[in-house]
Amino acid sequence: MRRKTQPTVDRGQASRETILDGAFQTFAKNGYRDTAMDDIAAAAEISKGGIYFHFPTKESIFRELMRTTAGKLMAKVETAVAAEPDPITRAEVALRTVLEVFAGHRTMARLFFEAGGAGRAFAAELNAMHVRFARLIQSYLDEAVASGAIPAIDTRVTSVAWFGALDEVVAQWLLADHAGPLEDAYPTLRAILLRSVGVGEDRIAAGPQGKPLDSFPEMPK
Amino acid sequence: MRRKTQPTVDRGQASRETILDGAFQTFAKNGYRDTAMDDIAAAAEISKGGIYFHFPTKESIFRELMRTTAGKLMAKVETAVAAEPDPITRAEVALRTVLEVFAGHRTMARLFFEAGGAGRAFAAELNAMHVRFARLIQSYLDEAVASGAIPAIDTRVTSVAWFGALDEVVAQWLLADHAGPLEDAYPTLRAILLRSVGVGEDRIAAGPQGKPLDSFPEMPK
DNA sequence: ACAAACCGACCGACCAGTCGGTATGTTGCC
DNA sequence: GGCAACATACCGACTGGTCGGTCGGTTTGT
Repeated sequence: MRRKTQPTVDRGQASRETILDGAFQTFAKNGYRDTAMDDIAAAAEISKGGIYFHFPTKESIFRELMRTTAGKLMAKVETAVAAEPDPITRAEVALRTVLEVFAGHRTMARLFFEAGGAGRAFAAELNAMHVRFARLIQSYLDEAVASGAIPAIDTRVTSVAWFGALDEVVAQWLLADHAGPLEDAYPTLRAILLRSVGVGEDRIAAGPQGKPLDSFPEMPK
Repeated sequence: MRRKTQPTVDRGQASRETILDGAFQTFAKNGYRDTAMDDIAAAAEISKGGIYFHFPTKESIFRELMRTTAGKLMAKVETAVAAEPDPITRAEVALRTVLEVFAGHRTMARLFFEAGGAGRAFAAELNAMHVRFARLIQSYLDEAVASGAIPAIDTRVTSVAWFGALDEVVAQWLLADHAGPLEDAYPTLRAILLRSVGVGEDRIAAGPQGKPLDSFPEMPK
């Protein structure tokens, strides 16, 4: 019977999340530097002091946001990919998943791209995320090479280039307000990326593999 | 005999350039937000007031720097490319030129990549540069398609992807301090980019075309 | 004498983070 | 049940520092 902790079932934890939510919105909308703690406080409907009860610094909030958000995305990709045995299909699915998640969550995409505006300290942080994704891509490419599905290439540089291509396409889409659906870019992007690693034209012409992918679910909890 | 202007042969113009130089160094080293006007003043060995005699705002300095620097780069690329008749070779040369210029001018590269850290107002500016380069690439691709050298593809998306790939490779190189020469990435990058638009394996295996390119000249005046 | 160029102390806005406080539980004890 | 004692959660005025930009002035060149 003696439960010392968890009195009101984490009232604190709840508002911690509220703060994170507010910060997410505000950072995504205005970028790191142009977001004042007071803005976050307003968005989260709490006082500045309240925020500092839960987080030591502005930076810590941002970092946590980046970390968890990137984690969710990676998890989503890995889940989607897990079902596919064929390495090339895996790469395709990974690509499409990222595209779709960004397309459905402009806000999230913005958070990642505004992150550059966070100054010196975050360049490394942001970069770490890029590297993380690039490595994920690299792992699929390495599999493909190992299985003989594609010829041996420098997967290190190639994965970086793939990521860059994807990243830039998303960035352009974000900046363009007219903006048709991001998915429109998928067929082209898929084709050139696959071609770039030596996948045969017949396979490319066959169209995307993998199950049709639920058209647009929320982010996983 | 009557020369009204140019008394001391543009003393003003000279220090204007000195300021630009100092600003360039400082911005490149610390990014926009982390550069104070006093820093620029110190770097240019002039007073803050002196700067404000030549420029209305901090932003204006940065903008001018971006514009002229991008212009120089573009000009360099176009010069290098002008001599080549074959559209694919042109694309190759353009790619190599950019890589080489960045490799030889880390500072300049930093300026472009730190630009993101300049906040909302510059996102558009920076993006405009990206678009400018992407269009340059697109023009080469369009030529190649028109000449039948490569199959018809969506050159819009492709050029964006190419630029993104290039951009990311440079960015990774910038962030990595170990850093072997950037040019090491060229063969791989060249191969995957050419492959991505359907250039034949034989042509790719034949190695880079175009004259050997002066190994490393200064930026044009 | 006049203007262009330059100086640097100063102003005002902004903002991350602090701190003394209040309110709302929660627990142990009679 | 009631009541001190303590902890958690939250508040918002305030501080300390930074930094873009200003302004009254001095120097330099013609």
